[in-house]
Amino acid sequence: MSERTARATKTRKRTRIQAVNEEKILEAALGVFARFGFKGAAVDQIAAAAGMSKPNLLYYFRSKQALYVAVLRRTLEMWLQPLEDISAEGDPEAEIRAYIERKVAFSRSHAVESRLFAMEIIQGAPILKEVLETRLRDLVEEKVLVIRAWVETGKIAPVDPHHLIFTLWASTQHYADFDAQIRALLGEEAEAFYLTADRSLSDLLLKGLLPR
Amino acid sequence: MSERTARATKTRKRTRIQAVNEEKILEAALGVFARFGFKGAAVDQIAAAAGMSKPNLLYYFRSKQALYVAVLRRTLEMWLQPLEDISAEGDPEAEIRAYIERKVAFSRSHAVESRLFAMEIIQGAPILKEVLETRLRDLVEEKVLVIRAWVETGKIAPVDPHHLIFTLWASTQHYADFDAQIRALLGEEAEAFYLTADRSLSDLLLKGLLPR
DNA sequence: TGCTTATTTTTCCATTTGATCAAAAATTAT
DNA sequence: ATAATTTTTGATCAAATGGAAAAATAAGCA
Repeated sequence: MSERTARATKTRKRTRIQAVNEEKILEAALGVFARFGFKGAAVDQIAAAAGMSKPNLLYYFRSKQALYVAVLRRTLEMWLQPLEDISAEGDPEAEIRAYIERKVAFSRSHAVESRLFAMEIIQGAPILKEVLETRLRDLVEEKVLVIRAWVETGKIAPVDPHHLIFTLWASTQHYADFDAQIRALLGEEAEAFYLTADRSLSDLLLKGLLPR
Repeated sequence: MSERTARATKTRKRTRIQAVNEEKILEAALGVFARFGFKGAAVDQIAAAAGMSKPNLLYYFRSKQALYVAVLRRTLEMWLQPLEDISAEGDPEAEIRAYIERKVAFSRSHAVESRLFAMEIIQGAPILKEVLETRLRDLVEEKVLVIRAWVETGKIAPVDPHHLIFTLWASTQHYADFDAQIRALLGEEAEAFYLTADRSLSDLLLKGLLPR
């Protein structure tokens, strides 16, 4: 986050133009990488989407890979946020409902980021692997303890915490990653459908399918 | 499925060599497309993985796109199977447990196919869109009716059928698509974890998180 | 066996790709 | 305004890419 990505490494201050252009590039790169993956994305294409020439883009980011890493790093931060916000103190039902709401909202407002993240993982997480094994791992272990405590105090049914976390990730993320499929199936109704997603999902996961 | 993909379109019989080579190519292409997406995959790379030269591969499949379509078509068939097998007559709990079991098993035994499918959808389903809008749509509507009937007869809790189907897809598919993430988090324990996945997931979705 | 068809390899080509560089243009500082 | 610096561009390159043509080889069958 701190090291200069542009060639202007030696100089101290970040120009306003730098900030604006880097932002435009990152935004454009996000879309292109999410749609075509790392190998499939062309620097030229990203530059065009950012409204500048290819050499100019490479003036701000040394290489295609450097750009990809920068985009991913940002995305990961956003992706982690909802999980970090789960609190051990709160009421389990409320915490889980709130988590699902945050995650579904994220899938809607940052669908492209979500898809980029998914794409990176599907490809074997070549870049993110290290962060997943350290930072995410620690975070998950922390929340596993929270869930385990909920189980042991009888506040929620006896579930494997890892399975629960993965199911939460999967079901919320799905709305972003498989958007094309959902739209193909629902057509016009897709929008209305999304509005009820978090509520439906919360109810399903909390109350289960079997009648009570 | 019926039209010859190789140049030998006019002739009738399929040579033994043809069958063997097409199979090798499709298998190799599956892996490469799943890892790099359509644009990111190189024909040369696929040919090498299939143990033959690029021109020879292009002798069997006219173009990169024709190959991609052939691989996807196959994959879709496999992907659809578990859903087709859901029966309206059976006991809902048993049907859903069986479905989850089939889908998780598929995610394990055909993880690469699952990832290819996910990759295609994330990219906006350029090739599959049409099939999704027709064949898959019909199939889903059919199963929606089944689920709705279960709800109306009080056999399962009142859930939105579409949400249920998507949640089932998401949570089962996750084990294939996000395998890299699961392994990064669980390390050695991943294998053991997978063995309990279908059971854990079934219990969670059927019984819910709240204690009964 | 010879003849036909199927398969494979060699060679080639036009584009596209990621990347570099010097010079020009624009901006900022003095 | 002038000088220093930052930003942008146009030209260019080597490598990789999808694909075509042609030539050589191997099967299959009468």
